[in-house]
Parts: sequence; structure tokens; C-alpha cells
Amino acid sequence: MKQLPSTQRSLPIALIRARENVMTPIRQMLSESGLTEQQWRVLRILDEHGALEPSQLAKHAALLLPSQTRIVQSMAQKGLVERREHRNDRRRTVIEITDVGQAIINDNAAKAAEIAAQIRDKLGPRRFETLLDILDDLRDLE
Amino acid sequence: MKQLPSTQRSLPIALIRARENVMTPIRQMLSESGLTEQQWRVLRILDEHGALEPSQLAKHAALLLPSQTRIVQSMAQKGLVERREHRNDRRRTVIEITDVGQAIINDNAAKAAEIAAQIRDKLGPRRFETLLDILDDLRDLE
DNA sequence: GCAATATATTTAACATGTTAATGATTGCGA
DNA sequence: TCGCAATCATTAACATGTTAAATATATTGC
Repeated sequence: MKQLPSTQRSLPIALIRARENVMTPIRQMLSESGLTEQQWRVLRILDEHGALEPSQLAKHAALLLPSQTRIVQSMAQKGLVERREHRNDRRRTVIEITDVGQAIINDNAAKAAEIAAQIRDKLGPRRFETLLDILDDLRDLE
Repeated sequence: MKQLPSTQRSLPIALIRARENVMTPIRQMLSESGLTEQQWRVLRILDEHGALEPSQLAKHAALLLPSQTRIVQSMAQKGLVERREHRNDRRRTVIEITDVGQAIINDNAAKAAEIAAQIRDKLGPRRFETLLDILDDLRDLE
């Protein structure tokens, strides 16, 4: 019978720790703008892809729809994003970034790029790419 | 000036997705016992290390103390863990697993080991170890 | 031995994660 | 065209994540 792996080498715990480590400097940056990491992700995705339907946004941002609904609502309140309805098909609401949201992206882009580069340098470009590739291979576990 | 990386190759998002993928089968297993993944982590750590002080438990389980306080309280209600106070130093409360908690570990150990093996096989042992090593290198970002 | 300090834990408050239930809208078939 | 199914989104309810404030206990300095 297979043995339970030691929690010291547990992949779930390692993934949690890694995320915590990676996000710490990003959170520090975002706290000055009063943004959460999830709100930042929404802005980044909308900046990159333009207006998106909720389900598409959720896929790109790795958010569950119920969470995203709340997040987008609060971001709309703050004027960071806007909802727009399709003329004929009312199901197809799209969410888009506002000028205010865009300004936040612009203000933080340099610092965010610096943090990303720092992580990449810490691992080395080769190991960094390897990491992304292996993480990607964890899709479709049965 | 450095460029923001595409969100498609963003490490934070990749880590979130990976965790989601890895936890899905584990959550399915735990739902039958009515446990959350965090409660399972607490049991696993206490099984492996014996009674621990809150801060030690939190480090091993990758939980923040405020979350852990609530989790342990609800687990104590259900009889899965117990708190015991140190004789002389009342700060040093320790948390330990109960027989009921131990039984849940035993009931799920085989299935959990199977899931872990499946993930390892999906990547291959070599890449699996590489993944853990690289994730570990993300400690101490500045 | 007492006040001040240091450390560890818990509470509080709000945001997000997660699953299940509800609601809204379109398209299809009788 | 009416109702029914399918799909997508939101709401609801509870658990956890996160930061800051409050609490508790022991230790230190005097």
C-alpha cells in the first residue's frame, strides 16, 4: 500500500507557500493603491484583453464567478471598471477597464515589472521557464 | 524600462491554477468526511509531529494564526483536536489530535496516497522533485 | 515586587474562496 | 407562441485569507 508523503514534501503546501512568497512584494506595492491582488489581476486582464464577458474574465484571472461578481461590483463602485450591456443579447454583459483603472495600471507597471524580473532573476531564467512549464502540466488531473 | 509580463505567463496566476488543479481530487475525497483542505492539513501535521504550539502548527500547515485559531476552534468542537495547557507556562498551550481525528487520517490515508502518487506519475518523478525544489527556492524574496 | 516591555495568541473587520441554490435570458420544440 | 430546457450570472451561506487592534502571559529592569 502506498505511503502518505511527508508534509514536508507536500505539493499542496509547497504551492501555498510559493504563492505567499511571490505575492508578498506585490501586495506591498498594491497596498499603496488600496488594491487587493485579485483586483489587480482583474485590471491586468482587462488591460491586456479589452472588454470581456464575466466567464471569460474569470478564466483569465483564475477567479471563481461568485468571487468575481463581488470583486467587480466593488471595483465598479470605485470607478475602476464599467459594465456594458449587449444591445440584443442581454446575457452578454461585458466588463471593461475605465480611465481611472488604466491609470492605476500605468502607475504600477514599472514597479510590477521590476518585481517580476526580480523573481525571474532569483531562480534564473531557465528554471523560471521550467517552473511555469511544469505548473502548466498539472492541468487535467483526471 | 522593464515590461510587464503577459498574464498568460504570470507566475502568481500559474500558482493559483496549479493549486486549484492539485486540490480538486483531494477536496472530492475530503467532502465525504466533511473536512476542508485546511482542516485536513491540520490533522496531517499533528499526526506527523505530535502535539504542537499554535505558532509551530501554523508554520507547518502554512496557515496564518488568525485563520488557524478559528479552524482549531471548530475542529475542537467536532472533537477532532484538543487543546492542552502547559503546567507552568500558560502561554504554551499545545494542540493535539484526538482518536477521532486519528481515525479520519487512517480512513483517508490510502486514498490520499493514491492521489499523491497519481500527481507524481503525471509529471514523472524527476520533474516532480524539480518542481518542489524550484518552489522552495522562492523563499526569501528580498 | 512592580511597572514597563516583549512575545504569542486571539478578536475584529472586511475581502475572497467555495459550493449550492436562485434568477435571468435566450433558443428550441411542440 | 407558449412553455421548457439550457446556459450563464448572481445571490446566499459559510469557511478561510488578510491586516490591524486588542488581550494575555511571562520576562526584564529598576
